[in-house]
Amino acid sequence: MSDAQFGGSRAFPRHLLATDTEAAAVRLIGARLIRGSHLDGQVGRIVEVEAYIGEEDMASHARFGMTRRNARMFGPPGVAYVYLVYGMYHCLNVVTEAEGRAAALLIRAVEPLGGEDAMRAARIRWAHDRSRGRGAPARTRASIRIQALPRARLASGPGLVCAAFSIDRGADGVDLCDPGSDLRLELADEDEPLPVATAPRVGISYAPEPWRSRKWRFFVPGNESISSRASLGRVVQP
DNA sequence: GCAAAGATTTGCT
DNA sequence: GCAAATCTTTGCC
Repeated sequence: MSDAQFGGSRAFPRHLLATDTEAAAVRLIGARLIRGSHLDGQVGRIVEVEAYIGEEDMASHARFGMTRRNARMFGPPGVAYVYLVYGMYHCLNVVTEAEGRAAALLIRAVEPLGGEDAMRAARIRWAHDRSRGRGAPARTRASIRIQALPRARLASGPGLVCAAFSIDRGADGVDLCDPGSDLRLELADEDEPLPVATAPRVGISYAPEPWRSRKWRFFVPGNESISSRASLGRVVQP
């Protein structure tokens, strides 16, 4: 397999993440998320993200100020912020804006372009690790279910992106803009930019207005890989 | 020190 | 459609 098969790509420019997070979100849609080599690694394009902007954003982990967990959000742009949610799922964020300002983009869904088998293997590995103690039948059912998943559904949610790309706390702090990183971003070299729609963020009912209704979820409308909780939103200019 | 909730996903009723 | 699984982080005593 060659780069041409994926339409070509190159290191993701850090400056596209260094200022306005909403603009960065639109830029990140369509970008490649890559684990390992283009040959045997996982390659996908980002089709859904959510923005968490500033300490004033009452839906953000940064709403209580800097803590041990969210410190990465205050760091330099282009770095991975990975956390564990609900005791079992990891979530991958790309830090945005200048160092000292807490902002990040949660990668909610990726459309697999290459390394489909590696993604399935990683998903099965993850399911097996999680089902320890629940017996062999449970593990077998999980394997069968994952093997039967359509390609487009292998990374269609924030927890599933991390399972398919083997991302855990060990990836926290990785520079995603460094071409030498095993986990990294690359800028797509598409003929046409993907359409981008916006909608309120998911799973933040604890947040007061106006944060709850801010249309800070960005996604490719109609794409089969967007998370199951996604719904239609307003189309915006890239 | 302890109780409560969470940027999720799956499986069962 | 709802509850369980599971554990770190946060907030209050």
